[in-house]
Amino acid sequence: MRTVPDSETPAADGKRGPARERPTMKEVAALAGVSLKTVSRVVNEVPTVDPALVTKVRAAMDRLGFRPNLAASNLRRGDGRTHTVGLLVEDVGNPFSAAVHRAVEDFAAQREVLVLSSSLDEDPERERRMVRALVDRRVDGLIIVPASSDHRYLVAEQEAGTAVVFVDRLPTPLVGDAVVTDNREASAQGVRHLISAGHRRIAYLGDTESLPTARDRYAGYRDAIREAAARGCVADPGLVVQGLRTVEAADAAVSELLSGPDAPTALFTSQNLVTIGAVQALHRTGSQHRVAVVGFDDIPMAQVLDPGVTVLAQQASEIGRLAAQLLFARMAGDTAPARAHVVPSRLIQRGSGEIPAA
Amino acid sequence: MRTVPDSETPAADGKRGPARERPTMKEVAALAGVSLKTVSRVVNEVPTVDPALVTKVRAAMDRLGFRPNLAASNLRRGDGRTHTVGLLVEDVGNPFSAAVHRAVEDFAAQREVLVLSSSLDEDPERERRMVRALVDRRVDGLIIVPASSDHRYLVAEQEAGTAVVFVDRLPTPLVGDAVVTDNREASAQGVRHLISAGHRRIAYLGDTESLPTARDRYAGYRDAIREAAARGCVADPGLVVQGLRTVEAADAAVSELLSGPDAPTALFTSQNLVTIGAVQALHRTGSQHRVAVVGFDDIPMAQVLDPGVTVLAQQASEIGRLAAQLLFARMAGDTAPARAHVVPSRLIQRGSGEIPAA
DNA sequence: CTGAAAGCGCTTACAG
DNA sequence: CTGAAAGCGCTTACAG
Repeated sequence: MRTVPDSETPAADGKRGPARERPTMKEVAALAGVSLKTVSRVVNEVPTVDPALVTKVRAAMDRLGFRPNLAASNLRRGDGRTHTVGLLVEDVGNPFSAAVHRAVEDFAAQREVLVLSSSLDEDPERERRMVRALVDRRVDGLIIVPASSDHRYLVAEQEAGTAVVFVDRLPTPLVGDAVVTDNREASAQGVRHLISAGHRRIAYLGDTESLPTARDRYAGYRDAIREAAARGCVADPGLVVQGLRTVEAADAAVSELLSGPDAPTALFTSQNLVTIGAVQALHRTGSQHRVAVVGFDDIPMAQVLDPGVTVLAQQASEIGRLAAQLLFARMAGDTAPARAHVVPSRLIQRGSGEIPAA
Repeated sequence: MRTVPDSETPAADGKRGPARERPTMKEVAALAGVSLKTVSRVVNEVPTVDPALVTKVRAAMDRLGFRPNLAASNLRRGDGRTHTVGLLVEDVGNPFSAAVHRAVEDFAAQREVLVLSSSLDEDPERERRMVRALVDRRVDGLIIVPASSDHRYLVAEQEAGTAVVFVDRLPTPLVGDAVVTDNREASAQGVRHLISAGHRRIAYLGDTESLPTARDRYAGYRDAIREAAARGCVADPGLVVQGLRTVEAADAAVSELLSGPDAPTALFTSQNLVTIGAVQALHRTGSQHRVAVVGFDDIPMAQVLDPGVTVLAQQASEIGRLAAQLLFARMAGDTAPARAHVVPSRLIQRGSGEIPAA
């Protein structure tokens, strides 16, 4: 009995240090006593392999803990699909992005495709860098919530075979399919809802005007106010506050509006942080049962608050699902002209939007 | 002048149909009039290349829209890093998972590493399938919120060089580093907080007992109650309701508890859906200013509600950041024994937990 | 039904 | 400073 290791079995033991490398098909083949090609057939479940060999190969794979290297197989394989798609959102941590992400993942997972995601934080430069990082990994397709305002750089990627679908905002120019919310129409609907409850002095509390979605929502507000001019609706610039990006800013803006001389009797808020800030201000000043609110974007706990908060809820899951569906259709060869798809928001009445004008 | 295309420049034009393939280094080399190897040097920014050649190669790359194939370079490259890590969470759409995800992404992005994520929905079988899918893509490391209860199958992956870190729950056995919340200690702290406000009949409303985290939180509740037995704290089984998984179930359980004979004066709720349901029941029955609540997990709008909801907030971002830090240390060669790291939760007093006993 | 050769897009190791 | 050869782990195309 020898106590010193010898070198009769060169590849059998951890010669290269503690972490032994991943076994290759070649090693599996050697252990099973077949050719590399037969192992490849077993891995790819080619049905014409002798069952006895299949058993031997399977045993060798299990013994070595073999896992095929997908990247290596794709290199020579005809279609070259990585079975991975990229998803660029504003922030994987925020509820809208997270809901879109989950819907995309569900659609992809059913097709054995994984999702490589990244947050852009509204940074156009980061959008370009991440697209490049994803292309270098050869994702089969790309879903992007745009942060930049010029998407011509993506045309080359599409021509090279990477499908691209945009979400939440239209690309400029329209270089690919897009799935967006009905920002303008839904906002108008929300404001009309307040008008029909008798309100005539309706404030608009909105996000930065530089965001296209914010502009569309403001346009919808003005549409509804203008329509009701004959019924006495006031287009008072003093009722419009934009550039609100935080709960605190919205809270302060509402407090100031309500303490002023010609205070509004109703508020239309353009996104969820603004809605939360507005609701907070109303509760703090005890005016939550007197001043009506309709918000764009659903907010958590909206039905637990008293009154419940009436909102236009974007259908984030449906947006994500549709985007994924369009992407996979493109990946499968669909070459129809690019178009924008609008997913309607839903008005959810919970109380705050149904408070009548005093 | 010829009007019919000829074949003098074989690779110059779209011969293979509408979608032209991605250019390779070979094609760039041909266009630039240098060898493949020189293009490789330029791509990898090797400093010793003649500046004139660099310029020519760069021009050829831009003209063809060349993008290196990361998978192909990794194949021969020594370290074989894909610069991609896998993240398996309960549901990318839920707030805890999303916050962990964002923290992991931030840590990874600084190191030019992307995140491939997937939701497990508490399905052990899905955990195994997704680990396999990620290993097949040769991720450099793996962060897992376990859904299964036996993690020995991961030892082979670790030996093959894939770093693994667990989050939120300990692996069984402890086959890798783990980052968990102080479930038991924080729960005890929350219940002690209610006891110090004078409460003696404190209900426990909890999730399914089969979840280890739920068990730990219940243990913390019992610890605190037992400690205060001398001060008259009651360990009444009638005050304990477990198996609550939805807002509705928690709401119903609280309604029933409050309408019973020996109703509690305070509630300890073990996770956010249960807390939301409890708060909803209290508001509906008008007892929100009378019955105290402390919840485990922060809930949205907690400071907007009246009273604000006192909670033990898990530090999801810190958990994600630490998990990523540990993972990258392992990927860099750290071979210290695996250990569990506990991230403390923070007690946030907002009003509901400070209501004194009647 | 099985296997030896060539090749995918790139890097390493080695000459010049 | 530059390039021709061999090789990464696998598949394709072709013989047997």
